[in-house]
Amino acid sequence: MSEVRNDGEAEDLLRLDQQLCFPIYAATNLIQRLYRPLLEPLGLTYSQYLAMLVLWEQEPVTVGQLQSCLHLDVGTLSPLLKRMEREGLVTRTRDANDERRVLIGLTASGKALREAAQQIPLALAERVGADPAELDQLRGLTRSLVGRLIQAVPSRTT
Amino acid sequence: MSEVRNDGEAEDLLRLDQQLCFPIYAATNLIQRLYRPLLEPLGLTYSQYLAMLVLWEQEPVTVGQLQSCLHLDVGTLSPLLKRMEREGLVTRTRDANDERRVLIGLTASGKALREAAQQIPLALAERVGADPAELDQLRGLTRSLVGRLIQAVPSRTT
DNA sequence: TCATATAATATTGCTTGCAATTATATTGCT
DNA sequence: AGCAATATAATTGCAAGCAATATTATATGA
Repeated sequence: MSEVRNDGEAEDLLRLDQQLCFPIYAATNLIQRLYRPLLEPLGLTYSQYLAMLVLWEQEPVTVGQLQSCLHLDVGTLSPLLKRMEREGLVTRTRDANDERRVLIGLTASGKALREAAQQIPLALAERVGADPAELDQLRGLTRSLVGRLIQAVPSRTT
Repeated sequence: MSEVRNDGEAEDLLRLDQQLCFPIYAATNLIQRLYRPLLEPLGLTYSQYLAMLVLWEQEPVTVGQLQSCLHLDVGTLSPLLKRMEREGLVTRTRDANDERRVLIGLTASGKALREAAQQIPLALAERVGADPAELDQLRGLTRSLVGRLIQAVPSRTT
């Protein structure tokens, strides 16, 4: 019973409900579906909303800073920011001190949108209707996982 | 101090690090980046891997069953399954008893791929390198969130 | 029966998301 | 100064992911 039949446990590791990753994956998709009707009136997609959260805190910001804040690839952010510029939410200007950088700033309507967004977090929390303490715990654990993942994922700055 | 200045707390709710959703979103993206090099030799994407996990447990399965297992839209699964058929991993056949249904089964190479996949879960766990107990707790909390989200997201069967 | 409603899947059009590559600007080194 | 190395962002090509719509098959009801 050495090589032939020692995979009894290993097989279980391939069960969907044993996966570490699947509930996280499903949660993200479902969360985005839940956000969509709330964000649609503001003319935002979910990832655009996340970018706005960063910009409402600090502005202007380089594309690279957004990248490291949101852990997104530049190939995702570049076209996303172009769409947001087209929608009149942000401005994209080359940094005069370093022409490699592109500074992302908010337009007047981009800033104004913050007011309309105020109600989003509570509206969502209400829809989910979970125990706040449990959600806090979940948030903490997920953040520590994200920290580990950042270490584990090879940075593409090679 | 009624209407004008009562948004001191509400503003904090728009901070990125206050979000319930952002770490989950970031974790999913990072996890998929971590899976990619492990799945690429098997010719699978991450979502295809999840579909295979289902099929390795039960087979054949209708598109609708896959939908409810993975919480994915049919507009996502339909083309995904077509690509998997093109790659020779699955078969798509109309159910003779109900011609509306499409049964997804495994080909010989689809079944065989399971052997190569055996090492994936442990390889990933090793790369993440987190406390197993913490991950178990995280998994439990995320699953209960997913349960709530399924209730909260309006089903599109209207 | 046969017309209408419902169910299951597919298609279209759009936005992510990423790897690989490209383009341009700055830094560093000699 | 001049050239290679590095940094920053954009582009290309492909696979998701979903809302809205279309298509085909079954169920339902007068």
